[in-house]
Amino acid sequence: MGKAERRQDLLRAARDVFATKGFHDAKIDDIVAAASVAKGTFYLYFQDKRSIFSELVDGLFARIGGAILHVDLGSDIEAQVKHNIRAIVAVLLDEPKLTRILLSYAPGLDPEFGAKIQSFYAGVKMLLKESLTEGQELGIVAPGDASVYATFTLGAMKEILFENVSGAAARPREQIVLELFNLLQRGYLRVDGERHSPG
Amino acid sequence: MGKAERRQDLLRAARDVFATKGFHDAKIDDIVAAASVAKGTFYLYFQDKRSIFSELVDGLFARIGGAILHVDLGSDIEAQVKHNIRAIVAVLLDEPKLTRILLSYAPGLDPEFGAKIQSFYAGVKMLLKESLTEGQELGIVAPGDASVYATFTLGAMKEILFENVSGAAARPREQIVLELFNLLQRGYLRVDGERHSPG
Amino acid sequence: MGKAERRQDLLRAARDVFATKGFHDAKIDDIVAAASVAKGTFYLYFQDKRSIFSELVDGLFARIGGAILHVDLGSDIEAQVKHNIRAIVAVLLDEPKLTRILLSYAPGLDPEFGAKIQSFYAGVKMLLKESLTEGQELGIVAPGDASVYATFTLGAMKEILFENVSGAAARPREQIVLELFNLLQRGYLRVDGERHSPG
Amino acid sequence: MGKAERRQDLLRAARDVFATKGFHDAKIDDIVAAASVAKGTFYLYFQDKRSIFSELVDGLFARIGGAILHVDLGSDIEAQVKHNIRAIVAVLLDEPKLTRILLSYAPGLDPEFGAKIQSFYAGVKMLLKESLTEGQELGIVAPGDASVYATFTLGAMKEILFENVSGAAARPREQIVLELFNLLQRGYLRVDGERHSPG
DNA sequence: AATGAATGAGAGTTCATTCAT
DNA sequence: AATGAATGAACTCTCATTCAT
Repeated sequence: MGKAERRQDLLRAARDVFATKGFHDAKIDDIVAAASVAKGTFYLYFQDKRSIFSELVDGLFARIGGAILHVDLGSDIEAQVKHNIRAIVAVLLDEPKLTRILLSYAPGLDPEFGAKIQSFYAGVKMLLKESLTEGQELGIVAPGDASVYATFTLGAMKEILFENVSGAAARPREQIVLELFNLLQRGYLRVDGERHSPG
Repeated sequence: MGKAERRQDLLRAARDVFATKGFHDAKIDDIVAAASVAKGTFYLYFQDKRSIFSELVDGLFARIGGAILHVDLGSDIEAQVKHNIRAIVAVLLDEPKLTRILLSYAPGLDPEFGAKIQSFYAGVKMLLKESLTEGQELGIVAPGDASVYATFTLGAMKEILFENVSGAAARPREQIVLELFNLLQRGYLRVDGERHSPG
Repeated sequence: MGKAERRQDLLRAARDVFATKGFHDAKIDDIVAAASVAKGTFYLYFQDKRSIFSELVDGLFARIGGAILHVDLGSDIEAQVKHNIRAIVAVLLDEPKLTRILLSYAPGLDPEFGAKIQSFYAGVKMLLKESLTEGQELGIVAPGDASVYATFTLGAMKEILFENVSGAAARPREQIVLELFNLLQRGYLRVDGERHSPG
Repeated sequence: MGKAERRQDLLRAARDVFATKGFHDAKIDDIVAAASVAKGTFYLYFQDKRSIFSELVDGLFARIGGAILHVDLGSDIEAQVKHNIRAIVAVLLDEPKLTRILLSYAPGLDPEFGAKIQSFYAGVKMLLKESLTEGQELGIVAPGDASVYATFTLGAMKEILFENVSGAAARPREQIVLELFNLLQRGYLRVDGERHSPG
């Protein structure tokens, strides 16, 4: 058995156990049992419980980062925005268990880990905010507080994806992409179009 | 010292400790120290660590439920929607520590708790969804999947409120209310160049 | 059961177990079993295994330090030197188990602990050396390297005391005192008195 | 690579590691790393960790035993005694690391090992005692308890040699030899003011 | 003969919970 | 009602030793 496969076995096992039980309730015993190795073997491949968890989260972070393309303003913007949404949705829904961990590991619950994940989301928001500010200059994003827009977008996306990976709902990916795009573009409330026209 | 006050002391202490350290890192020792009682006293008022945590979360749930008013279609809808948003925001930001706990305790982390919180959010979504479906019939909500709208709304609200209670941002309540209303009503993307040209 | 007694029970138990098994082979389980308490109780009284060991050694150090009197040169020096030897011997043989630990815990075996004990012996040697240097000025100690004399004295005393506490020999205390005094004063080799007269 | 050399490599490596870290803190990993062999190889040459340690100690024992010459009473006794002291000092200081291990491994620390080392020292003392008893009959050793003299001699020698191998002091070998001889012959205390007045 | 991945018993330590006072 | 000392199950991590290759 190659070292790399063993490592993968353990990562897979840890992913499943973390997704099911959460970090604290996942015991090393659970992970090694799921990987069918002895306890000591775990420590040949990972320094400790925290480090295997970090590695899982980092892996997902990296894939998300790789999936996002910079928007080229010369081409069809709607298509590109949808592409980015679609790419992120694809990465996350291809790894539902990891995603579940990521979305579950809310900052604040456990300061130790929270810091790491919080910084990830902060990074995502920063990226979003910069894109949105740029979009405002080009007239494709409404004037207003870009950081608020970023926050809303992230929250909406997290919530709908969590429903998919948690089993609460199983929406087609394309529906998620389109609905999210529509929210960003048009909202859904249609109250009193006459008195409160935009502009 | 009345029993009720002791209980309140403990709840307050637990709230502070949980908000600061998270559930797992909060020790009974921390809570009783914060409440200035002996360790054994804790168990006179609460069955165990989990139950005091539950009680804190339940209390906040109840307050949120009480804050939401049913929308009366005969009156100014925009005002009523804003009122409801404002009420929820007020309840949560008046109890930032509890809110932090609530928003941090993501479902999925700990299956047992997760179920409880997930059911709460499911309840909120259901309420929202029913309102939105009703709104669709009356033309004040765009056609489409009302449960998706509910999910987005909840996610966006959770995210922006978490920023406030976690210290990441300290936005005025009214800004939060208005921005959220605007998102729901108009979104922010303006990729359809004809209707919303810049300038 | 008073806290102080519990603490004493544990110290006594640890002393016995350390004396019998040595530091590494002494398990917390052994100590708590000897003290008839639960494992967790140990940690109510001592931070960890190392700290109870340190406390035992420190206690003995303190008693030895308290037993030594400064030599008054105006009075009978021989009596005073014997008194000091007698005092040290008494302290150590009154606590044979602790003494065994102290004498067994040779520096170098375990760098972590060795440092502490080594520094103790260094302190003792320094004290001895200073006394000896003073004695040289007053003509009651032969000229020569006082630090070597200090080393010899310490080594001889450690060795003979170790025999007593380890059960290898059970000499009367007063014999130990007198023999040691004689060694320091006259040695025991009587080779060729004519060619190598002192002075 | 011959078997014998491999064995030597491992012994040398173990000697260095034990001397630096002590028995308990020396890991098999440290030893095989120092010997540049794989972990499994260790067990082809030695049964276990304890046995390589024993072998090191035994080797030193043997060399010391070989260095001591029986005193011939017809020749210059002082020279022969000095020769024996010198021989032992030479053996030990030629192998400072092994000596450090030997002197560090105080009996009593680990009952199993303790017995072995204690029996070695007992053997040395017995030898010394016999020589001293013989010396008493010939008038070259003062009357008194020969076993006490043996103990003192061993203790003084161990202590001064330990200072050399532990780095606490680095005295010339000949000084050690002479000082030790002087201690045995004359002691250093001069409390009997008449015969040895200063100046 | 050599390797080094795998093993698993075992250790110290933590902490929610109990209960005699 | 209040206390806080005592409990002991449970957990993470270590490392000497084994054994298939």
